[in-house]
Amino acid sequence: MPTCKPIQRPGRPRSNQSREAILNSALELLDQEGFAALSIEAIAARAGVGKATVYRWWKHKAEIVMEAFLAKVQPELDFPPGEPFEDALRNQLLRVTRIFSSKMGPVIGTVIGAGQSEPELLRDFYKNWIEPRRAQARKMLQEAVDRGELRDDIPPDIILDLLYGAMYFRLLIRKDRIDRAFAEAVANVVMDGSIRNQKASKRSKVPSLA
Amino acid sequence: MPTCKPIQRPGRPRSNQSREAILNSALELLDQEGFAALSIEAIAARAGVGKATVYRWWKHKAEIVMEAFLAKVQPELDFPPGEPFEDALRNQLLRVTRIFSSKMGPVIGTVIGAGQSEPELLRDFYKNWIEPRRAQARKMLQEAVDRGELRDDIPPDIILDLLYGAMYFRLLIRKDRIDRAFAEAVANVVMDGSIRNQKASKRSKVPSLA
Amino acid sequence: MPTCKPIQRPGRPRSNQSREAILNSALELLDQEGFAALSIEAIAARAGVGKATVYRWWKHKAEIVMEAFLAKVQPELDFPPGEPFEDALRNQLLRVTRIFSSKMGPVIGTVIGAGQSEPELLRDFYKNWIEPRRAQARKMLQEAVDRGELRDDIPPDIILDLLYGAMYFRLLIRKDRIDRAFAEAVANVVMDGSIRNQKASKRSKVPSLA
Amino acid sequence: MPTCKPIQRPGRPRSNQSREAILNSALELLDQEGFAALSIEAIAARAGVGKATVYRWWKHKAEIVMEAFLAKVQPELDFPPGEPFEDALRNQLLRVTRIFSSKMGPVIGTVIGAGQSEPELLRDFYKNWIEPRRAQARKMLQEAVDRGELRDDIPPDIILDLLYGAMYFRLLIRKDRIDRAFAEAVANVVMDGSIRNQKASKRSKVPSLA
DNA sequence: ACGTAATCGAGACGGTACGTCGTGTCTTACA
DNA sequence: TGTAAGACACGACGTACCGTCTCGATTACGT
Repeated sequence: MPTCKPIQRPGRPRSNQSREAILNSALELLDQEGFAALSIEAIAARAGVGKATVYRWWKHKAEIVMEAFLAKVQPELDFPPGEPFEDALRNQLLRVTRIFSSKMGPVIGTVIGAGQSEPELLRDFYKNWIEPRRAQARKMLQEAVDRGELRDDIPPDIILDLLYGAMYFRLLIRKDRIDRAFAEAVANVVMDGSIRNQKASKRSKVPSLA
Repeated sequence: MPTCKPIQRPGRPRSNQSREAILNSALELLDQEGFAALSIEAIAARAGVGKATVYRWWKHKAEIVMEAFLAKVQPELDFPPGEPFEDALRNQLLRVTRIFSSKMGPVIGTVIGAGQSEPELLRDFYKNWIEPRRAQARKMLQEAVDRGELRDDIPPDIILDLLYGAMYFRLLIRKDRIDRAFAEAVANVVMDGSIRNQKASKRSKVPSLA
Repeated sequence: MPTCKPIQRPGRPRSNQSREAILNSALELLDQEGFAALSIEAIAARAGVGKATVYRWWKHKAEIVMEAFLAKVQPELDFPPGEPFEDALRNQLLRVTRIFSSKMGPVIGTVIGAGQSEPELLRDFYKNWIEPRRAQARKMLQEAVDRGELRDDIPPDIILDLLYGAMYFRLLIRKDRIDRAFAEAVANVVMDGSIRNQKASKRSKVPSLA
Repeated sequence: MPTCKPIQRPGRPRSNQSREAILNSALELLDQEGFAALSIEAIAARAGVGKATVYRWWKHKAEIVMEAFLAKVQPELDFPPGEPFEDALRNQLLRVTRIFSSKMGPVIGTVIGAGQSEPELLRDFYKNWIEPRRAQARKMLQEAVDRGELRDDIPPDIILDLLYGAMYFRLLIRKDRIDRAFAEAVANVVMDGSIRNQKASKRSKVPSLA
């Protein structure tokens, strides 16, 4: 019978209150000042915590931001099971639309922006935020190809790059509206370009765009 | 009849030699050390220039990088005239492919990344780098719609968001290969999803993808 | 018959208007900001003059200040002739009292203060401001010694160091009131300590001090 | 019963080693280069210390110089007790003579010079360096007045302004020798001008001056 | 009247030091 | 042992002046 997980090591245990204070002040400072003006000094001060405590548990400020960000958005992550793949993708795109146009949108921009000069941050972001759902979607698309519903000369990854690429392009570069109409138009074009039997496309459902 | 633009303002004129030295050292340091480790102090030192000279003409290090970048790639900017729109877009996509996979790729990432916390910079980047060609492409697409060659329920801007979005998604977020095969697959899906008479698509030209 | 002094050299002659503008702005900035915050840049700007014009005619900012200061106070310089030496000294001391307690007092402090780290400035100040009257006073004292009115074991310079030293001590270090009462008390002590026949002292004229 | 002064404040205590290194390099650079060419940057570099550490504890370079100066000369500060007031003053004047003509003389000039544009610095200098001994001397003089040994129409402060004024005048303005002969001549004149019964003066002890 | 020549304003230039801020490390006392 | 406080060496920041330089414009003089 093994001793249970939290083996009490000698000395004072880690203060969970400090951990949460740090994550919260990181997020607050992030959307108040942006990533550039985000300093470990300021995080520690606002959290009422010694700098050493921050450095003991996180290597970079990017790690803190990542942990804080994921704690906020993790719940909405998964595809609900059982939908036909096209509906699943369209619905997922709409969920992303909602997040991008919420106040988390700029935070995502900030993190990706910072990630351009800190590879480790970007990798973490990709691994923890993008890849999990992408893996599910990739699997669904592959199954559709296998069932003969999708063209077999287009790798699923390219479909996904198109769908999400358009969204991120608007979020990061064009800084333009990301709404239901946009998501549906994107889905229409990609689906029509990908589906084997073009008549199967649900394009007709969205007759007009604003 | 002399052009009157270069009306000589009073005082010593700007040294073009310094300007070029600064842009060059910025680019050199950028791909040696990365954007994070790029300091204005170092740029000035390497260029053999006073810091004040840098600050006199540029607000941020990102502005320097952008100007250096544009000076390098500006020439390849335009669509050659006279091609059918589909060829023109495909070729343009290939030209972008070449730039993104060159050592200018990370530079673009850097500028967009910095632009996430400096709206003015991003706006300049968009205006000077993206919009000019996008305007040409938009016009071509609109003409194709008018001629009845493209679906009229998809605004040209969405086509372009799809095409370029996929490219930038790979450049900025997935950090994945951006090559001819990728560009062609992207073009195939989008064209097939956009062209009115599907038989017109040139998809058959690229029968297989790695 | 020699050509007179201002041999007109070829080229544009020096602008006297600029010269005066520079001296004036130097003095103004001096008592507004003090010597430390006095920059050639600011002098030139306030005078509406190019920096090069300043550098062409003066080596240091101290030179400018000196020229400007002397132009202001030069007139009050001399001992009036014909007074008995004791009256002459006492009156001169009162004249200095008046200058020290005017708004020129702090300017003098400023110049001497700056002179502590710029020997050339102090030397100019001494030569142009202090020494001329001191020479007259020294001569008067020596004549009094020769006439047997003053002790012959005290060099005149020491008398003068005592008289003026006390004044400058208050001006520079104690920052205390410098008024008629102070000047007279100083004169009394020094005269009584210096005069051969002590009964000759005019001490009794000033029976009480505030 | 422990003294309670050094109540240990939280955080790392101030490094006395850094403090001393800074004071030493300040003094060294001061007499190598002079006050004008003395930069905080250089002090920090020579002391092997971060600039921030200097700025944390001192406002101006003059403050550093003053603290260094006081640390050097503090020990010689006090009047030895039990001497007759005239001897005490004469001996004290000789001690000052020695300091003024040492390499500390210019340092004093430096601090007073800087103090002309920074009142706070001058006040500190006065309070810490001049006033303590002056208070002792003032008391002695007042007692001599009360005993009827000194004239009662001359406030002690004026005696002291004369004695020290002459010394500082030579130090700051005339930049002339400050030696035993000068000090004794000064003392003679002032004593003879101040003592009630003139025969009590020790003037005769110094019959001739160079 | 017309070149020659020095001075003028303006202001950019390569530099140096400024005083501030944030980094990541350290040294305390306390919990 | 973990924590808050905070001092430390370091290095870049962005600013202010330094003294020098190049401009075009101005103003005299000697042709």
